[in-house]
Amino acid sequence: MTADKSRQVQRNVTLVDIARLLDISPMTVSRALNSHPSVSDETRRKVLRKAKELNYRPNLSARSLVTRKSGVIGLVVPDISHSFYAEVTLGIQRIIEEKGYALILSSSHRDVKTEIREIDAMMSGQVEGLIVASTLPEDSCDYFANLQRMRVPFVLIDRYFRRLSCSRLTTDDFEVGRIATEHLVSLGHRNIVHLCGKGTSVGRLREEGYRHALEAHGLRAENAWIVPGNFQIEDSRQAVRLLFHLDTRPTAIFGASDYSAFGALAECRELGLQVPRDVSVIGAGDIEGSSNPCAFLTTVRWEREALGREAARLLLDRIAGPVGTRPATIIFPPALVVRQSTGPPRNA
Amino acid sequence: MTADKSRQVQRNVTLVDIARLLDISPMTVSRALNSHPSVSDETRRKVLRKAKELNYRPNLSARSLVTRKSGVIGLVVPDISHSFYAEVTLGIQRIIEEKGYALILSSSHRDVKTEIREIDAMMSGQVEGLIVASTLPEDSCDYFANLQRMRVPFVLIDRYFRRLSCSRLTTDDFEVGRIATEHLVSLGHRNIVHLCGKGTSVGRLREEGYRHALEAHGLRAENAWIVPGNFQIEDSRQAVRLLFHLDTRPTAIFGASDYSAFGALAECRELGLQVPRDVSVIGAGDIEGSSNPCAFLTTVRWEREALGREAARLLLDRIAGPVGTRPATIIFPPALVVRQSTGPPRNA
DNA sequence: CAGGGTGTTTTTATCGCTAACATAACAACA
DNA sequence: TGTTGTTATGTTAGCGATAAAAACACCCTG
Repeated sequence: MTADKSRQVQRNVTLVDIARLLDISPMTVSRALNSHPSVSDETRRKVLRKAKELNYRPNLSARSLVTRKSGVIGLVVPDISHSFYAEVTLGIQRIIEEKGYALILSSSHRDVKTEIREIDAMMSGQVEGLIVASTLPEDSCDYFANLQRMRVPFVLIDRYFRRLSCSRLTTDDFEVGRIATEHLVSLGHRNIVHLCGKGTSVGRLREEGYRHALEAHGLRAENAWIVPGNFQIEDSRQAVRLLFHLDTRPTAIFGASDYSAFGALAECRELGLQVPRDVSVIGAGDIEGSSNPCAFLTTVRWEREALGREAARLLLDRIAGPVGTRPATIIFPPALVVRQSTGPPRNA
Repeated sequence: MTADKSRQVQRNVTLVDIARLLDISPMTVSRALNSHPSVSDETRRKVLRKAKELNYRPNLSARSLVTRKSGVIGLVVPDISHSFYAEVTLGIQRIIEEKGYALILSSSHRDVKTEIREIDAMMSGQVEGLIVASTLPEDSCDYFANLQRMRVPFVLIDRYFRRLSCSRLTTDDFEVGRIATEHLVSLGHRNIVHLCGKGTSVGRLREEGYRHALEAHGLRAENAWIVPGNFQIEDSRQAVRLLFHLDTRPTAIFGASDYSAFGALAECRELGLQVPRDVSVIGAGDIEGSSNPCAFLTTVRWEREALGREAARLLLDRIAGPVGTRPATIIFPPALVVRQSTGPPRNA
């Protein structure tokens, strides 16, 4: 049948096609396209022209099969719709696109199994390195210890594991907690609630910072006033609702994240409490919702895009450099941002 | 040298390793791992056990080289740190991870060249399909027409090209403009400024909706009151600053996006104007900064995560299905969200 | 003109996996 | 008994690129 030819399946242009048309070897074409030095200018020109003419695109699967470099790095975050991670992601992209890398993104939805599944999937020869904001509980770092043993370059961001020595980029979460609490204390507050977050280093350290600030001022950190907010609006709302049924009412609330603070604000409004007249509220993170011109949440902030950029730089160094490089720790210092949700307590 | 063996480079476990150890053919191993029906239960068990024992991970580059399926889809957005795109991204991820696909993400930073470069990079056999929120000007759709000719499955989100027939998911931007303006008119406003955005279908249609709503009430759309805000806080701020030097001052402002509205709010505060007493402000998009419990921006909103989910579904259908499928258009209807930034004009 | 660079090109041999076809073993049936 | 079908496995031949080594130019030099 003469129709066979027209019926054949769509096939992409390959090196070999170019080689055949120019009557040279595929290897020469490969060299020309990769700007290898030992190709004559004339040949290179011919190849480039033909490649453009045919709209040639290299097959990256084939390339990475032999070079063992995929040109892809992986990023795993708990939730890309969280503006903190979205901004970090932007920072990462800025750097890696400069170096010609691509980014595979995955959200774990704060689920441990999903996180491990996604990382595993990425590891199947697909990524050269990983940036992870892990959801794993702080004491179960075996998984990452294993990655380390397998010589997979990775860096942790936002949170880390106490028992694991690896590269990480975070803020100083102890300081975050301390600064926020210090601010409230310095305004005159004595009864300060903390909406804490369990599981990760972030929550633990912010709580420690909170305790430290209180004790530094001779105040006791009451366990009853450290309640779980889980970094979420809804959980924090509920926690606050219960709190205001107590006899001694708090005059200030420190949310482990801005979302916790939002939950507190929402519940205060519900309870008819005015902020900051009746209750002061402070968060941490300065997410988009807090930083826009009409917001009024006092909070603690630190660099996000820069964190992403540095994470990418660090990872790329690790990928390029020798395997045994010592882990690096980069800390982004937090700073207080005073807005309208905090003020002196009523009786002060 | 007997040390040769220990010095050899780290090599991953392959199918062949498993095959050799079990003394069966690599093909059988491949079949067992891919749950192909014609493999005996016993063999399958042995293979799976050994694979687990050796911590085998398939090399996806090799697989996709032969199957011509990468299991990756690409997403290009103007800016991942914009919460609209971040939420859409989350929706996309939800669906594609269900189907075992991975997501390559890229931000064009609103730069046309970057966008084309990134799409081109993704096309190198790396992605099976694309979801794009394009930055290209509305009348230059040749690039996508070309993609279409090359049979690359793609869907457009958020914006589209008038002269290009392809699958797209957007809100009804004409309605967005109409609803917002209608709200202001119905409150009694007559002098309504529009902070417009040029270039894309989004800006054009919202402006048309604005004009339509005015004319429907016998009001004229003054060109002097349609000023460029470029969807950005800063640009909008400047535009508003100039406006309030005019003799006839506007009593309301419709920002083509929430960011425009934030710019307006910021400048109003600067000028000592109270919102909504002196000026009403309405935005569009209901981004995180507007929707948090302490925000007060009246705006127009539509589904974002759902948009992402549907975009992913549509794309996956296209990838799986026959090539010639007709383009689909999915519209997410906008709805008014009244908060505290709008009210009747002073003299009303 | 043999011998030795230098620069360019070709040859050969994978990378790890799977589609497509071939084969073997055994049961079912006329 | 020979034919056919079924099930489980093996063999062959790439996918599209590149690394490594071999081959071929050419020019220079003694």
